[in-house]
Amino acid sequence: MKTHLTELLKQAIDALINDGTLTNVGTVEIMLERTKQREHGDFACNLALTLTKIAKCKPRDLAQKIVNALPASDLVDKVEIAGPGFINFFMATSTLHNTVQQVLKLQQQYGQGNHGSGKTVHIEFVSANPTGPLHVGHGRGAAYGATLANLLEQTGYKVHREYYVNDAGRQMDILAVSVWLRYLELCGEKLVFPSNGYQGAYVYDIAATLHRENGDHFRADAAEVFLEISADAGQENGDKEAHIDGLIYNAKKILSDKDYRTVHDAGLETILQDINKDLSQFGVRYDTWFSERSLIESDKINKAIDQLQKNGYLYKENGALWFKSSTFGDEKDRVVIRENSQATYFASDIAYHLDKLDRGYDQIIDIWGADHHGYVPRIKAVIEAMGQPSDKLAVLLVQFAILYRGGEKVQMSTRSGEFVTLRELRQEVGNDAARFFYIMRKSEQHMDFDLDLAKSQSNDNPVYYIQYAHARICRVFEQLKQKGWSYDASQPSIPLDRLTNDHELDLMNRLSRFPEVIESAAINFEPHMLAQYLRDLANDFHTYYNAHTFLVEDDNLRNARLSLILATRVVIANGLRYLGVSAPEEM
RNA sequence: GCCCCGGUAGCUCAGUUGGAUAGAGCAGCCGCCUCCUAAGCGGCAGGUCGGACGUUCGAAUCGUCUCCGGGGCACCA
Repeated sequence: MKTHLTELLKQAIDALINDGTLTNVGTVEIMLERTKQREHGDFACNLALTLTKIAKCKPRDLAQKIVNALPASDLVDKVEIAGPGFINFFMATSTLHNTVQQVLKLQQQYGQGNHGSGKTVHIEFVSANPTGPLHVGHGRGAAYGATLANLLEQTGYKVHREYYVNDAGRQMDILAVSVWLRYLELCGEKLVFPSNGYQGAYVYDIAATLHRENGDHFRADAAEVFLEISADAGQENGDKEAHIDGLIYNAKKILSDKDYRTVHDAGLETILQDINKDLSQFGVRYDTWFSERSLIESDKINKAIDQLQKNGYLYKENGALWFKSSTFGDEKDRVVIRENSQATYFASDIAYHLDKLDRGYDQIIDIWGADHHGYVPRIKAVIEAMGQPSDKLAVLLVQFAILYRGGEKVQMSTRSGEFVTLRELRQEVGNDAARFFYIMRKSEQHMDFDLDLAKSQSNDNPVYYIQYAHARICRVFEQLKQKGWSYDASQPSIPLDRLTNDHELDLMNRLSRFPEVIESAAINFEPHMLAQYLRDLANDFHTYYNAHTFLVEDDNLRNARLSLILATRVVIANGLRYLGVSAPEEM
């Protein structure tokens, strides 16, 4: 529809250029927008206003000239000039009937577009360290990433969903030691658990499994484990970081490489499986789980560093190897290899992003928590240093969600292990409400997550409001059967021109916007627009439902109305599916 | 100190990338079930778009300054 009008306008402009009315206009970008008010028609164009300077002509006069040059079209009912010089298009009602037919014909495919034209997108999201269960902060990134991926797919992109697993590095070592120490306790060793270890109950479970399957095989003397280790926090001259590092060092010394790896991987694999299960129950699935350790084992970190070296962006200083990220706008250069010859976490990220580039995607999307925003310039710098345009990578930041229960903020702190897990949230409010609430707000917006509202089965709750519209439509078709009538959507003889009242026009109009909303939400990375749209659509439907009876005696009118609400049902179901929310047939 | 995000109705938030009279939902007030689910619908009221200046036909939207809230500024991960 939009493209059709754009084409008409383009022809009109060309005609005006040819007859000399317009000169020196260069390339004209035609912008069309949906109107807010019915008196302004369906689409409005501000072309005459933007061209007024170049044309040296009053906007309204110019608008008139454009309108005069406009080719005729069956789809356009009338064109008006309004306000300062807007050109308003009133579409023929037949275009709305067309929409209903399109929806019923395309079904699940209605809403799909081809903006992406097969371009490939890599989208990485959540990627939480596998050191414990996901918490509610990860949930927002999960819902956002999964929904965005769905939307991009509908818009014609080939999407690859990936979880980056930080299965190497110090945090994992801390987990391994935590598991081992709990295991030693089970063997009967007496020890004081380090304050910086992972305190959560899940660590006991992993240790217990390890003990059940291996007996005392990994047992060591507690005194030996804590030999020559600096004091923990809380003690005199205590330092929790040095304390835990000493424990890691001793663990690696006491256990063979193979045994250490077994303990390490017991923790890793158990938690990763748990995360995987949690996410998949949340309706979030991945194409690949990319291991950081695989980067090390395949020597890709060194290769990536060599690449930067070759491109001339590395230098040595104070014994460390630095990346010149400041030449690409970062506020300072960053260390890649530390003085102690260990690679930094950043080195892994360089290798990981080079790997993404090498895999040849047209677009790379990283979704991070907003607390990592300071990290963006250096990763963008990596992309540029590898010779690619920095906008090939889009880093999308998701702000935290603050939970409220009974009007009170729910306090959380990671340190004490007192955080609400995603699983607990899902159990409390349900998957549907959780998915919807997470993406209801713009992702960069700080969000208040009202647990009581998400749980409430009332008209206050937007999820139920939308689902209820879907269920109501399903019930109408049940009623239809009970009344002994039937309806066949494939009947070509259904006279949609019987749909004439304002509620019907509004609803059809709303349905016709769906593909635009999907595309816009996808390419702007703003899935909340879809949530907003579905609420509006549900509202249009509920209003219609209250104002008119669908199951009327008049066969033609009844069938026309049933076609319309069936189309509405399809669109609601499609929208909810992209959001990962179910569309119940009854409630 | 520097950087990022936000500030819109009492509350939670939209605002189609600079357009026409700034919109929803809650909360408040008034109405609507003999009728396809009232988990619904209609109406009323509610605003100095944090503030100031600027850019132009036109600003909640863009720029500069400023105030308030949140976050970030490692040879940590």
